[in-house]
Amino acid sequence: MLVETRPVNLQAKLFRGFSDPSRLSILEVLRGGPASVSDIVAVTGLSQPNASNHLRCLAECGLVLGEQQGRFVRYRLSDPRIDKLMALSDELVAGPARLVDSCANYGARG
Amino acid sequence: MLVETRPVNLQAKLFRGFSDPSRLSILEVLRGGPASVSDIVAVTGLSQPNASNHLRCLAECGLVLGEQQGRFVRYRLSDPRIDKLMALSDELVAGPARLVDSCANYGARG
DNA sequence: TCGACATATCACCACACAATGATATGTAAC
DNA sequence: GTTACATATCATTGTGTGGTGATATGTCGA
Repeated sequence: MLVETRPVNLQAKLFRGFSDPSRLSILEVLRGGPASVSDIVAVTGLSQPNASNHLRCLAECGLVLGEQQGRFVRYRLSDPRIDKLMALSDELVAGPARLVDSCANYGARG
Repeated sequence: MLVETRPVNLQAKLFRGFSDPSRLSILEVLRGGPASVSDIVAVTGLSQPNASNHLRCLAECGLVLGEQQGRFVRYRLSDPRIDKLMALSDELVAGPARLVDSCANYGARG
């Protein structure tokens, strides 16, 4: 853990954007097209503040973009490669060579 | 956060494998070819128990495979798509449309 | 300006998990 | 068996961060 600007740290932050089920649910919604916070809340079942927090996180990480439209904010994926990356991970998780069967926590002390 | 077996949870776990700088460093080493724990320790500067813990995590997540060879254990990436996924994230982080500039923590208050 | 709605921020709690140092297991040479 | 080396596990600590409920900001219509 040396400095903050090592590429490996930036990449870790990028992946952290994807490493939470709530954020993944949001990203899945946005893969289907732009959506407002209330849309996302309705589909995912997340609480409004929770969704808003995760959206801020995703926006700060550069994964999503938000644009005010009237009283709504329309969020969308910032880059088509995000969809590509998620599709690739879909393959890894669900594909023929299935990974992540039992993935215990790092600190599993059992 | 409903059940454990929702695909979104599996995917979150997969990405969690990538979301730590230490694990990313290890994976970067393994992208260059198989390596033993001591190799990884030498290159990354991680402590031996720490490297071993992360390797266990990566192995349990299915991202790496370890094979005993004499007194050493030779670790390698379990699937070429892992390299592909990392290359894609390299692009996202370092490419022309650079992401993750400032990505603060989810819980940043302030 | 006021009320209604959409979104963002705040303060707090609880837990996950990364790092460390010590120690245990395992493997090979003597 | 015993020593030396390679790796794995243990126990502990500290911090990051996800969730919630309350509240603030912002936007529009009347």
